[in-house]
Amino acid sequence: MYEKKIPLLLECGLTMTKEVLGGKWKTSLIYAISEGILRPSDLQRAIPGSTKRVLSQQLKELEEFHILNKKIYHQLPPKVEYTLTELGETVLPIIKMMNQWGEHNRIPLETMIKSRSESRAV
Amino acid sequence: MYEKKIPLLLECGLTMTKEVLGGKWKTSLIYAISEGILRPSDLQRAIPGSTKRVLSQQLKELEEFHILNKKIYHQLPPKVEYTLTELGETVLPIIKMMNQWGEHNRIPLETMIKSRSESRAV
DNA sequence: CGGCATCCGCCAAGATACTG
DNA sequence: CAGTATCTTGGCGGATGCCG
Repeated sequence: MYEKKIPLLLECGLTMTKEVLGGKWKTSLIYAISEGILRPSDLQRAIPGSTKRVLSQQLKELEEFHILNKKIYHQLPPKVEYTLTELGETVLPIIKMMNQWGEHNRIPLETMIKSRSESRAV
Repeated sequence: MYEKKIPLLLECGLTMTKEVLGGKWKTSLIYAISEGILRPSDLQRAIPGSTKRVLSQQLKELEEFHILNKKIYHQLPPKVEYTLTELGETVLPIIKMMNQWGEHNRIPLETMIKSRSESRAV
């Protein structure tokens, strides 16, 4: 057994996870769906600042990653519901942790983010 | 107390965390530093595909968020070491989870990512 | 309502080169 | 070795409109 001097190649797992959760609203979508908001239109309402197109697109991507199931009700008006797959359930802990961490450090973080954007504004 | 009908406003925590871990290499940087790779040049070697400029910039941002401490040795050639702050230690669990999740699901994910990029190539 | 096509602006990140 | 300035680029996401 050699001692790894530098390589580490930590990339693998981290990079793939970021690939899956990378989009702007992906984590919010997963979280919202886990909370029972299943329909695209409701999701858009629940995620202020998001647009239909991007949400739709990211839902599609999450479906391709088998994070989400898509159930189509063939009726008029059409109705669609997304639910977490088993794989999707396994990412939830990560997202909840991210949310908790953000909540928990809200005050200091807000201040830092604010001062950063101000200094950039100059 | 009103029942929230739709809002949820889950944004807060999640959004801030993504703000902090958002850059392309931020999570890798934090992870590598937690593993004892502290110097910029070593970090760049440890993270294949990264460039000096972006790494440097993201280290700076993480420092501004008080995720990292920067220690400068005034000598020639110059030497700099980054270490995790207490706040930085608290994000580590998230990153480790992301890494583990990615590792654990490597096989299926790789296949999906591959097929996705192929279909896009058309 | 849900999905997709199109067009476009912007910004994060690549490439390169220079200072201390 | 570490950091920054400059220029360029690619692709993500915003806006809008149409169709089933």
